[in-house]
Amino acid sequence: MGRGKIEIKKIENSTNRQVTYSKRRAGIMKKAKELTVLCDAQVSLIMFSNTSKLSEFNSPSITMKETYDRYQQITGLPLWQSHYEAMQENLNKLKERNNKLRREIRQRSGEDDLDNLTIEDLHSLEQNLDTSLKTVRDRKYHSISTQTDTYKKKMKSVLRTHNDLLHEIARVEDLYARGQHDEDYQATLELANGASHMLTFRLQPSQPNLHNGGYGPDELRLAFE
Amino acid sequence: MGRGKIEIKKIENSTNRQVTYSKRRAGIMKKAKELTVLCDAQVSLIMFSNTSKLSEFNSPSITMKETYDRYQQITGLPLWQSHYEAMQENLNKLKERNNKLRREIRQRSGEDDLDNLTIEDLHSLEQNLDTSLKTVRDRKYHSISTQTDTYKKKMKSVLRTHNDLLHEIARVEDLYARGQHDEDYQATLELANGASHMLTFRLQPSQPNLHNGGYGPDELRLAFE
DNA sequence: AGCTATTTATAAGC
DNA sequence: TGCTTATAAATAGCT
Repeated sequence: MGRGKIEIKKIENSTNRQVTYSKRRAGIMKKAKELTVLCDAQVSLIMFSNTSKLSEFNSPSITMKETYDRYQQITGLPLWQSHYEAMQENLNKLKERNNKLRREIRQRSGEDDLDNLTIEDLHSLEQNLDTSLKTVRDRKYHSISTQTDTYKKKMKSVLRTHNDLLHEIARVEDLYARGQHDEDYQATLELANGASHMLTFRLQPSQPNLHNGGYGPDELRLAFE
Repeated sequence: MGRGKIEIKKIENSTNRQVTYSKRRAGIMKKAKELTVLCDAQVSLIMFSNTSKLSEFNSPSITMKETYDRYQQITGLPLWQSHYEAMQENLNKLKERNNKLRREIRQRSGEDDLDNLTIEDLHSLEQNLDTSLKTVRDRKYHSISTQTDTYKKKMKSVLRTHNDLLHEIARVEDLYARGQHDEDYQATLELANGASHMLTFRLQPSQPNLHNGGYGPDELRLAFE
């Protein structure tokens, strides 16, 4: 149909080929539309030009995916289904693994029914739990001990500072008693008196031991049970 | 193009519509082929008739899926991608959950690093493990006790049967000693003698206690540790 | 499914 | 690309 008949084989002239593609593409699109309307059919037409340009026609009210799904349903062919199924399989494996893990935890917690375990299984589980318990207990004691040490050191430091302060105050009071009324000493004394009262009040329960410079470990133990 | 011009709207006459579909389907297929050859293009054409009959054309050396993938690549549209992504997300969630479960097991087993647990956590874990250990231990004892009982009962039954047999043999031997030579008794005697030897040999280690009808529990205890 | 009058599509040219 | 036109192709209506 045209000024001359053409042979159906690749058009070698690139420009000519491009022109023919445009014209025939429009033609086939029109045909697709007409088929859709006239015969109440569903048509999906995808074209990639020589230069990878995409053109498509889809019958109204149907998406690409629906067409492909329908295609798969009718032909039974996989298309993308293989991907999908592989993932599904993966998912199921993970779920199963997950359930096993949960079950193991329940068993280790004694929450799960233990009836289906043999005596050997129970024995092994028991020893396993026993070992774990020891590990955790050791770890706990170690942690408590570490923390207690930290508190001891802090306490020691505070007490040392306090002792130093008391000595300083005693020294200043001594100077005052000897009648030295230098202004600087006076100021220091007032400050020291204030601090002395405050510290005395705050640390009263520990005072009996304050001057012997030592303290028993019992007084500093931090208990957790 | 035809004897008369037609309006592009659904053909109401069903037969007519079917005929037109066939003719035009052939036409559009031909056009698709021509486009493929003339312009070196890739064409994918899917048609579902009014009656859901599938027809398709694909340019040579390209599959449905390739067209589909290429379509997605160019348009960037999701199509089945949404499914895919939802599954992927699900998969990742499961993996994460899985890892948490494994970690919990490791912690319960003392295999995992316990340094990042607070003393409170350790304490709670310890009590939890202690309870679990008690549960499992109880269960083990219960299981052992049940199984031991079963063996005891079986043993009792075997011993009772054995005793009965010995008595029967003794009775038959007694009859024989009194000189009663009835043929039936003779046969029974031979059988009994054979059995007697066999049983005596088999159960020899237990014989000393066989006639006192009792047995200490020590002899039947089945130990597992 | 064939036929054919007629409509449509389009090759070539601008 | 777009328009024009001569001509090839497609096909509607009929059998």
